[in-house]
Amino acid sequence: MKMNENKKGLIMEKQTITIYDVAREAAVSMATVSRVVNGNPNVKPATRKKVLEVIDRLDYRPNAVARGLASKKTTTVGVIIPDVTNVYFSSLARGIDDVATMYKYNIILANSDGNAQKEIQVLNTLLAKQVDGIIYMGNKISDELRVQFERSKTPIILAGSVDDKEKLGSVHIDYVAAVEEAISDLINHGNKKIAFISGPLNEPINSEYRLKGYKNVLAKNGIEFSSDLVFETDYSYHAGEILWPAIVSAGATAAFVGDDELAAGVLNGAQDAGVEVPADFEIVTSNNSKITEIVRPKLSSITQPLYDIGAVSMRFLTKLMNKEDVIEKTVELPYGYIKRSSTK
Amino acid sequence: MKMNENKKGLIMEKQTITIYDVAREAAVSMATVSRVVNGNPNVKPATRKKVLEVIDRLDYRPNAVARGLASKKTTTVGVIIPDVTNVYFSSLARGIDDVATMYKYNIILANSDGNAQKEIQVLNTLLAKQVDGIIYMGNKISDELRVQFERSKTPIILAGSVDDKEKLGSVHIDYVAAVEEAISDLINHGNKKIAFISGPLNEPINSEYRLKGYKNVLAKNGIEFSSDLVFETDYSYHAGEILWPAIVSAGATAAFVGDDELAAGVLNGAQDAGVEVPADFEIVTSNNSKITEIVRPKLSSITQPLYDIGAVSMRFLTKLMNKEDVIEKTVELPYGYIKRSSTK
DNA sequence: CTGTTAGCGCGTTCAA
DNA sequence: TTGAACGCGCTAACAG
Repeated sequence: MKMNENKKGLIMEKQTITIYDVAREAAVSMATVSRVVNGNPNVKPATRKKVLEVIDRLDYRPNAVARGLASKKTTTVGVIIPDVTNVYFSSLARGIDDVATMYKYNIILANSDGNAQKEIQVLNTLLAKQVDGIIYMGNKISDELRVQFERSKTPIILAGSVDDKEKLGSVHIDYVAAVEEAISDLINHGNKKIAFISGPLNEPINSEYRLKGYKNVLAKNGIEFSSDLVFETDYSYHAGEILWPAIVSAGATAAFVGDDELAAGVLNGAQDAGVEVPADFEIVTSNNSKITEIVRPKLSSITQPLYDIGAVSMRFLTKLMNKEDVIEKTVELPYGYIKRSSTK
Repeated sequence: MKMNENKKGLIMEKQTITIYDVAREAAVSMATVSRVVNGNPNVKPATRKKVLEVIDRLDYRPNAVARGLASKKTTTVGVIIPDVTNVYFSSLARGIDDVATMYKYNIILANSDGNAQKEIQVLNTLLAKQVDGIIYMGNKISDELRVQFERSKTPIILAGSVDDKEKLGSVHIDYVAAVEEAISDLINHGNKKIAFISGPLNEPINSEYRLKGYKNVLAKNGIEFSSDLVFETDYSYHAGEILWPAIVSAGATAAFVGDDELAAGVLNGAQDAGVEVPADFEIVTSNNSKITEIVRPKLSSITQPLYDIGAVSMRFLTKLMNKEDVIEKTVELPYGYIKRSSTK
């Protein structure tokens, strides 16, 4: 056997074994090799065996790039994520990757910081790389991004994110109802002045969903809405920690918080100021991440099946990539509410 | 202009614009288009301009797959990670991705759960996809994986992980010295019986590095080593939480912990048992992740530049992919120690 | 059941 | 400065 040799008979550097080498060694055509590699049943068991032996002996590994060019499918999907470092998103990502692996896909993960410009940049390189599908995570879809999404023939799913325009396929929970349930708990304990603490209100998830839920329950319970009780800040722990004085002056006796780290900040900020939680002040949060159980008292929280949202998104995407018919454009997963020690 | 039309003159579904379309529209050869796309200077400014206009008008986007096949470079690197959900690793991943983006690379992220079998599986699909390089994160390199690594012509770097065999390029801190410093603090406060709490001791980072550092300081300070004070468990919060009784019976008055979640568990477990931290018991931990500041009292910790470790790893990898000479196979980044309230 | 033949879209000589 | 032609490694008809 002499393969990949140059004129001087020396083994060359890039010793890549191709389907052609296998074909020659097994004394069949490359088409046949391709068939056994792709599990095509139209191959006589004997030849299949022979080919497999050669593949094994030569340690042949099909070149996915060539395959992608020929078949126009790369078996990789692009995942746009604001920040892997954020447990909320990484949980989704984990669900995505597991299901992707299950269906023989790989994911290209790209951080966007929720920055519109980066998102577009990333989308373009993803499309250039011919990904078979895209999963988008983020809290705000810019107009330009929306245009690109709609123009693209590549299937796209939003995971744990909402499209207020309701055009794109997405997987998430019923945020409005979830918030209503969480705040109901607070109201049932007699709280009348409940702070609404969230990230930027220009993000639909905060303004169109959570805040709406907040207003809904208040209305249902005959409590007047006051914008003084609405606190817009960023998602960090520190932002919550320094918020306490403002909460006090607003006269709130409880708070709904849209993010766990933020909630941990509020909790510790209150306690550092000598407040008893939940006796003097109650708190509910939104994502049930690990820190809800690490802080003391443990935080009552809305629960979201984050891993599942990611998993279902990816499953959804496989259907689209497979051109299967999907009935509903948006799938809503069940949420829950877990009562811990930050509420009475 | 009539491109991508079928016999009936209808625009076809897959309206992919190729370099060929651009060439025809600009009345040049595809070679020339290729040149301007790749920034080859040997193009007359006038033609370059003309081509760029057409590219813009047609919204042409070079097919990275075809490019990869022709050039044998995919500008994507594979990243093997135990679990994205773990902040320690996702911080590294973030650093990797940022630098990758900076150098026009994308990353394929694959979770391994630190499972030897999955790691090998993942490595193979990564190689099949012709990634230009690989970054490995994990606590234990199985023999088979090591063989595959060494046989592969694809550059590989370990990020935030150690290779006790010292064969592979890697980026990390001096774990031994860091542990020594952290424990010195404990010893300086008069502690004689210090618990060593870590993840699996079959992981070199725990047995070969951290435990060695532990033994070193003890020896330096004339304290006898006792295996009764060594606690091997897994990395979870819960594992730490239930460990307290065992720690008590061992008579420890302080503890070094190899993982933050684990440390948070130990901390809360102790406090739930009525112990005063740090008055009655001191704790230091290892990774300075966010939770060290969220728990009360806040945890004193070794600090590692996680983001930087990821970033430097990727930078390192770009050099290897670029076949540049690298002096040192392993780069050691500076660690630190931050004193908070879990120590006196 | 198997082989032949075209491309897939682009990079890259080699001439011109 | 430009173009023609070949090949990257593989899939997908189409024959046989």
